[in-house]
Amino acid sequence: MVKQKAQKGQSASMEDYLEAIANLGEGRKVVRVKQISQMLGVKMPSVTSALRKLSEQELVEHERYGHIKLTREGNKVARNVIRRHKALTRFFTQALGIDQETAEEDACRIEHVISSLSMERLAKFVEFIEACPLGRANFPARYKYYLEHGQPPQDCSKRGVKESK
Amino acid sequence: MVKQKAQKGQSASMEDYLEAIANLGEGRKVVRVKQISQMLGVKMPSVTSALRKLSEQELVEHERYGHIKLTREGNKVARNVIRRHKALTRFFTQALGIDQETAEEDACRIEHVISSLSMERLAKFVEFIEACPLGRANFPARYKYYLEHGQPPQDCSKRGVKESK
DNA sequence: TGTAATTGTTAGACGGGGCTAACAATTCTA
DNA sequence: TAGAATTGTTAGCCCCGTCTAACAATTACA
Repeated sequence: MVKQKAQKGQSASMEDYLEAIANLGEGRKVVRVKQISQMLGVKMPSVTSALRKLSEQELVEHERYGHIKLTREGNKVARNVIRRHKALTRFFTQALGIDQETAEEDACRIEHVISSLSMERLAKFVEFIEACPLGRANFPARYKYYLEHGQPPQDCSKRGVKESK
Repeated sequence: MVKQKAQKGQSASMEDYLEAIANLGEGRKVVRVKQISQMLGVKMPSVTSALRKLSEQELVEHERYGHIKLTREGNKVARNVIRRHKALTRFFTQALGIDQETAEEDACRIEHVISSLSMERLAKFVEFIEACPLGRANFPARYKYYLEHGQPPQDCSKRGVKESK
Protein backbone atom coordinates (compact mmCIF):
# COMPACT_ATOMS: atom_id res chain seq x y z
CA MET A 1 0.00 0.00 0.00
CA VAL A 2 2.61 2.44 1.02
CA LYS A 3 4.62 3.25 -2.02
CA GLN A 4 8.33 3.51 -2.10
CA LYS A 5 8.89 7.16 -2.39
CA ALA A 6 12.21 8.45 -1.23
CA GLN A 7 13.72 8.40 -4.70
CA LYS A 8 16.62 10.72 -4.75
CA GLY A 9 16.78 12.96 -7.74
CA GLN A 10 17.14 11.68 -11.21
CA SER A 11 20.29 12.01 -13.23
CA ALA A 12 20.50 14.70 -15.87
CA SER A 13 20.01 12.07 -18.55
CA MET A 14 16.93 10.58 -17.01
CA GLU A 15 15.47 14.02 -16.51
CA ASP A 16 16.07 14.69 -20.17
CA TYR A 17 14.15 11.58 -21.12
CA LEU A 18 11.24 12.48 -18.90
CA GLU A 19 11.19 15.99 -20.23
CA ALA A 20 11.27 14.80 -23.82
CA ILE A 21 8.44 12.36 -23.26
CA ALA A 22 6.35 15.04 -21.62
CA ASN A 23 6.95 17.47 -24.44
CA LEU A 24 6.32 14.92 -27.17
CA GLY A 25 3.17 13.76 -25.45
CA GLU A 26 1.58 17.20 -25.28
CA GLY A 27 -1.99 17.04 -26.52
CA ARG A 28 -2.21 13.30 -26.11
CA LYS A 29 0.08 12.67 -29.02
CA VAL A 30 1.58 9.21 -29.29
CA VAL A 31 5.21 9.16 -28.22
CA ARG A 32 7.69 7.06 -30.18
CA VAL A 33 11.12 5.81 -29.33
CA LYS A 34 12.47 7.28 -32.50
CA GLN A 35 11.18 10.72 -31.72
CA ILE A 36 12.73 10.68 -28.32
CA SER A 37 16.02 9.56 -29.77
CA GLN A 38 15.95 12.36 -32.31
CA MET A 39 14.95 14.98 -29.82
CA LEU A 40 17.76 14.05 -27.47
CA GLY A 41 20.34 13.26 -30.09
CA VAL A 42 20.92 9.70 -28.98
CA LYS A 43 20.41 6.36 -30.71
CA MET A 44 17.29 4.29 -30.22
CA PRO A 45 18.86 1.62 -28.03
CA SER A 46 19.77 4.31 -25.56
CA VAL A 47 16.14 5.28 -25.40
CA THR A 48 15.01 1.71 -24.92
CA SER A 49 17.38 1.23 -22.07
CA ALA A 50 16.38 4.51 -20.46
CA LEU A 51 12.73 3.50 -20.75
CA ARG A 52 13.46 0.22 -19.06
CA LYS A 53 15.15 2.02 -16.25
CA LEU A 54 12.40 4.58 -15.86
CA SER A 55 9.78 1.86 -15.97
CA GLU A 56 11.46 0.09 -13.12
CA GLN A 57 11.19 3.28 -11.16
CA GLU A 58 7.57 3.58 -12.16
CA LEU A 59 8.04 6.92 -13.78
CA VAL A 60 7.11 5.65 -17.21
CA GLU A 61 4.71 3.07 -18.59
CA HIS A 62 6.16 1.23 -21.50
CA GLU A 63 5.36 -2.08 -23.10
CA ARG A 64 7.50 -3.75 -25.70
CA TYR A 65 6.82 -2.22 -29.08
CA GLY A 66 3.97 -0.44 -27.41
CA HIS A 67 2.91 2.82 -25.94
CA ILE A 68 5.06 5.16 -23.91
CA LYS A 69 3.47 7.24 -21.22
CA LEU A 70 4.50 9.03 -18.09
CA THR A 71 3.03 7.83 -14.85
CA ARG A 72 1.53 10.35 -12.48
CA GLU A 73 4.82 10.52 -10.64
CA GLY A 74 6.85 10.67 -13.83
CA ASN A 75 4.73 13.51 -15.05
CA LYS A 76 5.35 15.35 -11.83
CA VAL A 77 9.08 15.06 -12.24
CA ALA A 78 8.91 16.05 -15.88
CA ARG A 79 6.76 19.08 -15.18
CA ASN A 80 9.24 20.17 -12.61
CA VAL A 81 12.10 19.98 -15.07
CA ILE A 82 10.09 21.81 -17.68
CA ARG A 83 9.21 24.52 -15.21
CA ARG A 84 12.87 25.05 -14.44
CA HIS A 85 13.71 24.97 -18.10
CA LYS A 86 11.20 27.65 -18.93
CA ALA A 87 12.17 29.87 -16.08
CA LEU A 88 15.82 29.66 -17.00
CA THR A 89 15.12 30.35 -20.63
CA ARG A 90 13.09 33.38 -19.70
CA PHE A 91 15.81 34.59 -17.44
CA PHE A 92 18.45 34.34 -20.11
CA THR A 93 16.36 35.98 -22.79
CA GLN A 94 14.43 38.55 -20.78
CA ALA A 95 16.93 39.54 -18.18
CA LEU A 96 20.23 39.01 -19.90
CA GLY A 97 19.18 39.64 -23.46
CA ILE A 98 20.58 36.34 -24.67
CA ASP A 99 19.39 34.93 -27.97
CA GLN A 100 16.73 32.24 -27.84
CA GLU A 101 18.99 29.44 -29.02
CA THR A 102 21.78 30.02 -26.55
CA ALA A 103 19.24 30.57 -23.81
CA GLU A 104 17.67 27.19 -24.53
CA GLU A 105 21.02 25.48 -24.57
CA ASP A 106 22.02 26.92 -21.25
CA ALA A 107 18.63 26.18 -19.76
CA CYS A 108 18.97 22.57 -20.90
CA ARG A 109 22.17 22.14 -19.02
CA ILE A 110 21.53 24.25 -15.97
CA GLU A 111 18.04 22.92 -15.31
CA HIS A 112 19.60 19.71 -14.02
CA VAL A 113 22.00 21.22 -11.56
CA ILE A 114 20.61 24.41 -10.09
CA SER A 115 19.40 24.39 -6.50
CA SER A 116 15.75 24.93 -5.81
CA LEU A 117 16.50 28.07 -3.87
CA SER A 118 18.40 29.68 -6.72
CA MET A 119 15.79 28.48 -9.14
CA GLU A 120 13.06 30.11 -7.15
CA ARG A 121 14.95 33.35 -6.85
CA LEU A 122 15.74 33.42 -10.51
CA ALA A 123 12.09 32.95 -11.34
CA LYS A 124 11.16 35.72 -8.94
CA PHE A 125 13.74 37.87 -10.57
CA VAL A 126 12.16 37.45 -13.97
CA GLU A 127 8.73 38.11 -12.52
CA PHE A 128 10.11 41.21 -10.94
CA ILE A 129 11.61 42.71 -14.01
CA GLU A 130 8.55 41.83 -16.02
CA ALA A 131 6.29 43.36 -13.42
CA CYS A 132 8.53 46.35 -13.09
CA PRO A 133 9.80 47.15 -16.55
CA LEU A 134 8.85 50.79 -16.70
CA GLY A 135 9.20 53.78 -14.55
CA ARG A 136 12.25 54.67 -12.61
CA ALA A 137 13.49 51.14 -12.05
CA ASN A 138 13.56 50.35 -15.73
CA PHE A 139 16.07 47.64 -15.32
CA PRO A 140 16.35 46.17 -18.80
CA ALA A 141 17.01 49.53 -20.36
CA ARG A 142 19.66 50.47 -17.88
CA TYR A 143 21.29 47.07 -18.18
CA LYS A 144 21.29 47.38 -21.94
CA TYR A 145 22.88 50.76 -21.64
CA TYR A 146 25.54 49.28 -19.43
CA LEU A 147 26.22 46.45 -21.86
CA GLU A 148 26.64 48.90 -24.68
CA HIS A 149 28.58 51.60 -22.92
CA GLY A 150 30.44 49.70 -20.24
CA GLN A 151 29.21 52.07 -17.58
CA PRO A 152 25.91 52.78 -15.95
CA PRO A 153 23.65 55.50 -17.26
CA GLN A 154 23.72 58.98 -15.81
CA ASP A 155 21.15 58.33 -13.16
CA CYS A 156 23.20 55.64 -11.45
CA SER A 157 25.98 55.98 -9.01
CA LYS A 158 29.33 55.32 -10.56
CA ARG A 159 30.97 53.75 -7.60
CA GLY A 160 32.94 50.64 -8.36
CA VAL A 161 32.71 50.82 -12.11
CA LYS A 162 35.49 49.27 -14.05
CA GLU A 163 36.35 51.31 -17.08
CA SER A 164 37.78 48.48 -19.10
CA LYS A 165 38.45 44.79 -19.03
CA MET B 1 16.24 19.81 -23.67
CA VAL B 2 18.08 19.10 -26.88
CA LYS B 3 21.35 17.51 -26.07
CA GLN B 4 24.47 19.48 -26.67
CA LYS B 5 27.23 18.43 -28.93
CA ALA B 6 30.35 17.23 -27.25
CA GLN B 7 32.43 20.09 -26.07
CA LYS B 8 36.07 20.22 -26.81
CA GLY B 9 36.74 21.29 -23.25
CA GLN B 10 37.37 19.21 -20.19
CA SER B 11 34.76 17.23 -18.35
CA ALA B 12 33.22 18.67 -15.23
CA SER B 13 35.30 16.30 -13.13
CA MET B 14 38.59 17.21 -14.72
CA GLU B 15 37.76 20.89 -14.38
CA ASP B 16 37.12 20.30 -10.72
CA TYR B 17 40.52 18.73 -10.28
CA LEU B 18 42.25 21.58 -12.06
CA GLU B 19 40.35 24.11 -10.02
CA ALA B 20 41.19 22.37 -6.77
CA ILE B 21 44.86 22.17 -7.62
CA ALA B 22 44.95 25.84 -8.50
CA ASN B 23 43.22 26.80 -5.28
CA LEU B 24 45.37 24.59 -3.10
CA GLY B 25 48.51 25.84 -4.80
CA GLU B 26 47.82 29.51 -4.12
CA GLY B 27 50.88 31.14 -2.67
CA ARG B 28 53.21 28.40 -3.83
CA LYS B 29 51.85 26.00 -1.29
CA VAL B 30 52.64 22.35 -1.87
CA VAL B 31 49.66 20.45 -3.20
CA ARG B 32 48.96 16.97 -1.89
CA VAL B 33 46.83 14.18 -3.23
CA LYS B 34 45.07 13.90 0.05
CA GLN B 35 44.12 17.54 0.10
CA ILE B 36 42.66 17.32 -3.35
CA SER B 37 40.71 14.25 -2.38
CA GLN B 38 39.30 15.98 0.67
CA MET B 39 38.48 19.15 -1.17
CA LEU B 40 36.57 17.31 -3.84
CA GLY B 41 35.08 14.65 -1.61
CA VAL B 42 36.58 11.72 -3.48
CA LYS B 43 39.01 9.02 -2.44
CA MET B 44 42.70 9.26 -3.11
CA PRO B 45 42.82 6.69 -5.88
CA SER B 46 40.38 8.81 -7.83
CA VAL B 47 42.78 11.69 -7.55
CA THR B 48 45.73 9.61 -8.66
CA SER B 49 43.88 8.48 -11.72
CA ALA B 50 42.72 11.98 -12.53
CA LEU B 51 46.30 13.21 -12.21
CA ARG B 52 47.48 10.53 -14.60
CA LYS B 53 44.89 11.60 -17.08
CA LEU B 54 45.64 15.29 -16.73
CA SER B 55 49.36 14.60 -17.00
CA GLU B 56 48.81 12.84 -20.29
CA GLN B 57 47.08 15.94 -21.51
CA GLU B 58 49.93 18.03 -20.21
CA LEU B 59 47.72 20.08 -17.97
CA VAL B 60 49.44 18.89 -14.83
CA GLU B 61 52.96 17.94 -13.85
CA HIS B 62 53.03 15.04 -11.49
CA GLU B 63 55.67 12.55 -10.54
CA ARG B 64 55.06 9.44 -8.52
CA TYR B 65 54.92 10.33 -4.84
CA GLY B 66 56.14 13.72 -5.89
CA HIS B 67 55.02 17.23 -6.57
CA ILE B 68 51.81 18.27 -8.23
CA LYS B 69 51.74 21.40 -10.30
CA LEU B 70 49.68 22.88 -13.07
CA THR B 71 51.37 23.45 -16.37
CA ARG B 72 51.00 26.80 -18.06
CA GLU B 73 48.10 25.44 -20.04
CA GLY B 74 46.55 23.73 -17.06
CA ASN B 75 46.72 26.93 -15.13
CA LYS B 76 44.96 28.72 -17.94
CA VAL B 77 42.11 26.27 -17.86
CA ALA B 78 41.92 26.38 -14.08
CA ARG B 79 41.88 30.17 -13.98
CA ASN B 80 39.07 30.16 -16.42
CA VAL B 81 37.00 27.85 -14.27
CA ILE B 82 37.76 29.90 -11.20
CA ARG B 83 36.77 33.07 -12.95
CA ARG B 84 33.43 31.56 -13.85
CA HIS B 85 33.04 30.21 -10.35
CA LYS B 86 33.60 33.58 -8.77
CA ALA B 87 31.34 35.41 -11.14
CA LEU B 88 28.55 32.93 -10.54
CA THR B 89 28.97 33.09 -6.81
CA ARG B 90 28.82 36.83 -6.90
CA PHE B 91 25.75 36.71 -9.03
CA PHE B 92 23.93 34.42 -6.66
CA THR B 93 24.88 36.31 -3.56
CA GLN B 94 24.82 39.89 -4.79
CA ALA B 95 22.04 39.80 -7.30
CA LEU B 96 19.77 37.12 -5.97
CA GLY B 97 20.54 37.43 -2.29
CA ILE B 98 21.37 33.76 -1.93
CA ASP B 99 23.40 32.59 1.06
CA GLN B 100 27.10 32.03 0.52
CA GLU B 101 26.96 28.28 0.87
CA THR B 102 24.17 27.66 -1.59
CA ALA B 103 25.73 30.17 -3.95
CA GLU B 104 29.00 28.25 -3.90
CA GLU B 105 27.26 24.98 -4.49
CA ASP B 106 25.37 26.27 -7.47
CA ALA B 107 28.46 27.96 -8.83
CA CYS B 108 30.37 24.69 -8.56
CA ARG B 109 27.87 22.92 -10.71
CA ILE B 110 26.94 25.62 -13.16
CA GLU B 111 30.49 26.72 -13.85
CA HIS B 112 30.98 23.58 -15.91
CA VAL B 113 27.98 23.93 -18.15
CA ILE B 114 27.18 27.57 -18.78
CA SER B 115 27.92 29.06 -22.18
CA SER B 116 30.53 31.75 -22.47
CA LEU B 117 27.97 34.21 -23.71
CA SER B 118 25.72 33.75 -20.73
CA MET B 119 28.70 33.77 -18.44
CA GLU B 120 29.85 37.06 -19.81
CA ARG B 121 26.40 38.59 -19.55
CA LEU B 122 25.98 37.37 -16.02
CA ALA B 123 29.28 38.93 -15.05
CA LYS B 124 28.25 42.18 -16.69
CA PHE B 125 25.04 41.99 -14.83
CA VAL B 126 26.78 41.83 -11.50
CA GLU B 127 29.08 44.66 -12.49
CA PHE B 128 26.03 46.63 -13.44
CA ILE B 129 24.15 46.24 -10.23
CA GLU B 130 27.28 46.88 -8.23
CA ALA B 131 28.01 49.96 -10.24
CA CYS B 132 24.43 51.07 -10.09
CA PRO B 133 23.15 50.20 -6.65
CA LEU B 134 21.91 53.60 -5.64
CA GLY B 135 19.75 56.28 -7.06
CA ARG B 136 16.66 55.68 -9.01
CA ALA B 137 17.64 52.31 -10.40
CA ASN B 138 18.28 50.84 -7.02
CA PHE B 139 17.76 47.34 -8.20
CA PRO B 140 18.67 45.24 -5.17
CA ALA B 141 16.31 47.15 -2.94
CA ARG B 142 13.42 46.88 -5.36
CA TYR B 143 14.09 43.24 -5.93
CA LYS B 144 14.19 42.64 -2.21
CA TYR B 145 10.91 44.46 -1.83
CA TYR B 146 9.45 42.26 -4.52
CA LEU B 147 10.70 39.10 -2.83
CA GLU B 148 9.15 40.15 0.45
CA HIS B 149 5.88 41.56 -0.79
CA GLY B 150 5.24 39.61 -3.95
CA GLN B 151 4.69 42.77 -5.89
CA PRO B 152 6.86 45.59 -7.10
CA PRO B 153 7.23 48.73 -5.07
CA GLN B 154 5.08 51.77 -5.71
CA ASP B 155 7.35 53.36 -8.22
CA CYS B 156 7.12 50.49 -10.67
CA SER B 157 4.48 49.83 -13.24
CA LYS B 158 1.89 47.44 -11.95
CA ARG B 159 1.21 45.63 -15.16
CA GLY B 160 0.85 41.93 -14.61
CA VAL B 161 0.85 42.25 -10.87
CA LYS B 162 -1.82 40.64 -8.83
CA GLU B 163 -3.32 42.91 -6.26
CA SER B 164 -3.75 41.03 -3.04
CA LYS B 165 -4.42 43.33 -0.25
C1' DT C 1 -1.87 -10.04 -48.50
C1' DG C 2 2.99 -10.72 -48.86
C1' DT C 3 7.05 -8.46 -48.74
C1' DA C 4 9.85 -4.32 -48.06
C1' DA C 5 10.64 -0.55 -45.16
C1' DT C 6 10.60 1.14 -40.79
C1' DT C 7 10.72 1.03 -35.97
C1' DG C 8 12.08 -1.10 -31.67
C1' DT C 9 14.79 -4.42 -28.87
C1' DT C 10 18.60 -7.23 -27.28
C1' DA C 11 23.29 -8.28 -26.56
C1' DG C 12 27.57 -6.87 -25.86
C1' DA C 13 31.25 -3.44 -25.69
C1' DC C 14 33.26 0.90 -24.19
C1' DG C 15 34.87 5.14 -21.79
C1' DG C 16 34.34 8.01 -17.79
C1' DG C 17 34.91 8.31 -13.15
C1' DG C 18 34.13 6.53 -8.78
C1' DC C 19 35.37 2.84 -5.11
C1' DT C 20 37.92 -0.87 -2.16
C1' DA C 21 41.77 -3.70 -0.99
C1' DA C 22 46.32 -4.34 -1.03
C1' DC C 23 50.74 -2.76 -1.53
C1' DA C 24 54.60 0.79 -1.75
C1' DA C 25 56.88 4.97 -0.58
C1' DT C 26 57.60 8.55 2.55
C1' DT C 27 57.66 10.78 6.90
C1' DC C 28 57.34 10.77 11.99
C1' DT C 29 58.91 9.62 16.21
C1' DA C 30 60.48 6.92 20.15
C1' DT D 1 67.55 4.63 12.99
C1' DA D 2 63.94 1.17 13.09
C1' DG D 3 59.38 0.63 13.31
C1' DA D 4 54.82 2.99 13.07
C1' DA D 5 51.91 6.07 10.91
C1' DT D 6 50.66 8.35 7.01
C1' DT D 7 50.29 9.21 2.27
C1' DG D 8 50.17 7.66 -2.48
C1' DT D 9 49.69 4.06 -6.05
C1' DT D 10 48.07 -0.02 -8.43
C1' DA D 11 44.83 -3.39 -9.65
C1' DG D 12 40.52 -4.55 -10.30
C1' DC D 13 35.61 -3.94 -9.96
C1' DC D 14 31.18 -1.25 -10.69
C1' DC D 15 27.69 1.77 -12.39
C1' DC D 16 26.14 4.91 -15.85
C1' DG D 17 24.90 6.13 -20.23
C1' DT D 18 26.20 5.63 -24.74
C1' DC D 19 27.10 2.98 -29.03
C1' DT D 20 26.99 -0.79 -32.89
C1' DA D 21 25.39 -5.01 -34.82
C1' DA D 22 22.04 -8.16 -35.23
C1' DC D 23 17.53 -9.48 -34.82
C1' DA D 24 12.35 -8.97 -34.09
C1' DA D 25 7.96 -6.70 -34.52
C1' DT D 26 5.11 -3.57 -36.84
C1' DT D 27 3.54 -0.90 -40.66
C1' DA D 28 3.11 0.45 -45.28
C1' DC D 29 1.92 -0.52 -49.89
C1' DA D 30 2.13 -2.79 -54.51
